[in-house]
Amino acid sequence: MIPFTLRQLQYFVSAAEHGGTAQAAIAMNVSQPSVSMAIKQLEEALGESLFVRQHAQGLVLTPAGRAKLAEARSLLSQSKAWIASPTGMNGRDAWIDVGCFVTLGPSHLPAIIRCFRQHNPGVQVRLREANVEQLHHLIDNGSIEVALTYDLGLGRSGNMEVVGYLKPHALVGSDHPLATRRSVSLKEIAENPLILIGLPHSREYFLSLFRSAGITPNIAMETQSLEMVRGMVANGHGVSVLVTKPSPQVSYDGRPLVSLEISETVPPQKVVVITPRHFP
DNA sequence: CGATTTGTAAGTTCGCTCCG
DNA sequence: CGGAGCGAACTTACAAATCG
Repeated sequence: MIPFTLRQLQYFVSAAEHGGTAQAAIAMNVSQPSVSMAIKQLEEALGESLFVRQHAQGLVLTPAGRAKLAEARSLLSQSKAWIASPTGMNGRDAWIDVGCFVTLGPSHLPAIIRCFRQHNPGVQVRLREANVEQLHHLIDNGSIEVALTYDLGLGRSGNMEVVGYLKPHALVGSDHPLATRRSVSLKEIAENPLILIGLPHSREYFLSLFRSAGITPNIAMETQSLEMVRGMVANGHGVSVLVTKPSPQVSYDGRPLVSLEISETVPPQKVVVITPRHFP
């Protein structure tokens, strides 16, 4: 801990300028013992005397006091400049910590950040990709200031604003028998091996779509990577159900994919922006 | 979650000493 | 004797911790 306060420095400078604690006290609008005590505590912190006490004749600076006076004035000047300096987004070293859901980020966040930078040039953006639960935790502990994610019913932290809705769709390879269809039912999807995105909570959301229709899907593979899901589907290992729809519809290895509407009415996925509860 | 307790910092009052 | 500084005791304000 720093063993002195800016208030003590102010009283010291005032006493030096007025030549005593009584006049300094009047100038600072406090009682004389307050100034006296502040100087005493400052001297204890420094381990040497700042003034020679001349009873009934005020205070005279010691050589050490004269040396410290200039530094004290400088510190007070810097502290005034510090409190008056701009904060946050106008600062030279300003940055913002942004979190995004791993599968949602790549298709939306780059454009959002481009727009943000046009309005806030010079502000650095630091990215944190995580699952929904981790994003809530990062908001709670102050590691990120904003998160773009899906609302998967974990809304216990921060302020949440719905910014859009995404409908789930079926994904098949271009040579799959269903690829020529415009829409497909959950029952027809369940007749094929399912490539499931296995991220926490997202996984439960996709399975709940089948469960609410009274269908048990045949899970062939589970992966936490969206591109792995797309690659497996494109290579005929099964079909998938996703919310995120990257453009173009081609897998990493160049094979085309086809998105199909789901014929049943299924609940859309809410896209939300979360900010800390006390965000200005 | 609001009320209460506790600890700390900063201040005041009062009485004292010192000195011109 | 009056002005100035010091120290002890006390008050006030506030924040953190604790409790029901």
